[in-house]
Amino acid sequence: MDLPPLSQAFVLHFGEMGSRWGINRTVGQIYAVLFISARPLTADEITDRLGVSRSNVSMGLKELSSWRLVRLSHQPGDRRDFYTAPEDVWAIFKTLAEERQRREVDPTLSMLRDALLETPDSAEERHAQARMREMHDLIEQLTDWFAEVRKLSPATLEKLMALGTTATKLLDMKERLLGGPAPAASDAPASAPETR
Amino acid sequence: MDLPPLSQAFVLHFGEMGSRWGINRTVGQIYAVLFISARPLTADEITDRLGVSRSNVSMGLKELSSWRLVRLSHQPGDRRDFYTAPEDVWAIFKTLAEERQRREVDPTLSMLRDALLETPDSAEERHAQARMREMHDLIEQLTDWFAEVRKLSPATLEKLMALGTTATKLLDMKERLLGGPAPAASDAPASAPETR
DNA sequence: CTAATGTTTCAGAAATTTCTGAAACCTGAG
DNA sequence: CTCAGGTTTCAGAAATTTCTGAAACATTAG
Repeated sequence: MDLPPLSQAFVLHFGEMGSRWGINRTVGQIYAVLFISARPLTADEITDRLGVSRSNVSMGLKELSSWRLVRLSHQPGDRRDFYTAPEDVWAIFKTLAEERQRREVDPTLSMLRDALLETPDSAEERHAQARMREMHDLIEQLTDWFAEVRKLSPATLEKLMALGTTATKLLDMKERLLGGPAPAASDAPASAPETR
Repeated sequence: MDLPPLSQAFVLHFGEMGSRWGINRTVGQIYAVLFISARPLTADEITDRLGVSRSNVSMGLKELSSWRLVRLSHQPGDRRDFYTAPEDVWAIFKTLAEERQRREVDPTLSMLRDALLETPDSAEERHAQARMREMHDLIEQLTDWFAEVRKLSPATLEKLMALGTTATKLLDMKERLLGGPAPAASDAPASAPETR
């Protein structure tokens, strides 16, 4: 691996993390190299920096493209492909979440729905089905919520998150304003609100 | 594998998903079996249902314990250990997120902080460091936010999520009420969504 | 203490995943 | 058409991860 020390630590860590999240080490490293690079890189440059085989890099880039995590660009008078990681870290995070949703969460929801349509043929199976329903409902709720959140701009999102626990206060506020039911039992640590 | 069809589909799917998220297949399956079981199970019962070796189950249960995803219980006059998956799916989700935070996110943050303390010795390295700062800040923000959210009860959480995009409206409301700056550029749907 | 019952550990076997080099493939310039 | 420069594919090698059976290790009832 041929990288300055600071970068090297980052790249190695990322490879490690990747493999813990079901992404292969090299793919993680390729992404890390692109992420910290000041300019688009060719596959060969990545190969040199990481010290792995050219074909491995080619596969990795293909994988990353399928995740929409790298962009392809060209330079005038150069036939080679140049790769970049998107600038905006929020966008990267969102893309990742979207792809995982599509590839893993959606199929899971679909499997659960199928299971819920079956008629259980024993007490055991009936209970199993009830549990699956709980899981289905939770996942669906998270999914819907996340779909909403995705529509917000990074800026708005940051503000919302900055609200932190204040959110609970807003919830109360809304309920009062809209004449909803009595405020829920407070479970945010009773403390000063707007200090942030 | 010796399971009724409905359960079997669930268990297999879970094993599969587990392996995509860096959790080994058997561990995923063990968890699935416990999750849908109507009562606590012994390691031997799990072994029978999954048709894997006893020692494999033992390892898997140990792994799950270290993730705080299973509870141990006993029955009067029985020396064997009985295992259960917690009831509350929200609690399960939270535990999972907490453990992943502790095992993967915290170390990443720490690595990034270290890198940010170094003095870059080239333009390249300086840029790399700037990118690392961006990533650090995003992760930290998400982390803080999540820490806040964790403090809320499932009930409150559900209400908050149910608000969905309404949250943006609340944000505007808050800004008006507190005399904050002019509302941010609206990015809630109604108009052109994402570039896809 | 000993036997009975149960759990954990661990070294090697088996399976899976990742990586490589060589060959096939593509594309545009001459 | 042919060549140069580049990319992708793929079968097998290498590495890693998972799984197993046997042995070691607990714990407690008698």
